[in-house]
Amino acid sequence: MKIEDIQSVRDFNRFYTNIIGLLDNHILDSSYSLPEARVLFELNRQSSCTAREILNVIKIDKSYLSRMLTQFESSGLIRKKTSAEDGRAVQLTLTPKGKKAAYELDTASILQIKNMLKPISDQAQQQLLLHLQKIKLILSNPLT
Amino acid sequence: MKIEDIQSVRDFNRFYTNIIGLLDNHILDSSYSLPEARVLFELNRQSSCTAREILNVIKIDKSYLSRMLTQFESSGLIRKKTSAEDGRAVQLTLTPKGKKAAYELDTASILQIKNMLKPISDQAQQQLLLHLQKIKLILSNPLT
DNA sequence: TTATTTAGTTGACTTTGTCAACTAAATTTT
DNA sequence: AAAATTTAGTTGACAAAGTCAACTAAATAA
Repeated sequence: MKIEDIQSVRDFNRFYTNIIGLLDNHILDSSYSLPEARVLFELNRQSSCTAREILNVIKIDKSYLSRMLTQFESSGLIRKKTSAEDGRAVQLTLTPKGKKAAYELDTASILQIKNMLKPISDQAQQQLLLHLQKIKLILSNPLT
Repeated sequence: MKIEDIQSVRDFNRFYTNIIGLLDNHILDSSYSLPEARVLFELNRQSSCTAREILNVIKIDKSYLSRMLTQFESSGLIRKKTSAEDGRAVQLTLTPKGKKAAYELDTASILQIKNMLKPISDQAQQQLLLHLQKIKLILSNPLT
């Protein structure tokens, strides 16, 4: 492992952080903040989940999330219901309004990626996808 | 461009954002915040630069940066000096203390990357680097 | 059954980031 | 060259994001 290799990883990280930052900022033009969007996105993946499950995926402060969920409820995006199995936990489900919001965020995000890929030739796009997949694979299963 | 392709880009972005987030959080254990660390890093790349040059690279609010630089000065990390060529601009240079701080952040960051790469076989590491480079290339020169 | 852990909430913050209005120097327009 | 515009940076006044510690109540372990 040479020092230049480390530097090129760092360089890539800077580069990619910028790209993602640009994408995120555009989505932020919507009425939801980035953390709100992330949580809505997670709520939309699971049909019903608890705050804990969201925390396991997103890694934000639980008090922060708690307040966010309270606000989501009062603005009619989710419903909260004490879990039948675990009296401490709260089951969270998107209302139709919440689903609509999640759907719109999703659409905006897809559009962003589309725009990002638009100037790239089909061939290069396929290459890109391959590289992304490989990277994820290497980083998630380091032992191969 | 199929919808699954878009989804796999999004999936990669989520994945990689998490990784970078973890790295950043570790560096944040130092006495500097993430934005402070970024600015120190930039100051360290150029031997002397203006606030504007930093803004071109980092894209944060100028008032935010201005305050940060004031604070850097009063804590002895940088020196500010009105530019000879442009009376509006301020030349920023790291003091020895500032260089030391930048150096320590750099070291911490390098260590983080090292740890991230450690569990990966040499061969896979080389693959990884290749993929990162290719991605950067495709995204920065879309027309090839 | 007492002790510990876990899910979530609440209060009281700090940090991070934004917006608009401003000064002063530089540049462009007329 | 004088007036108008742009650019670099600062400041005030906030809003958003995120953190920390103390708490309740349910679940689990000793």
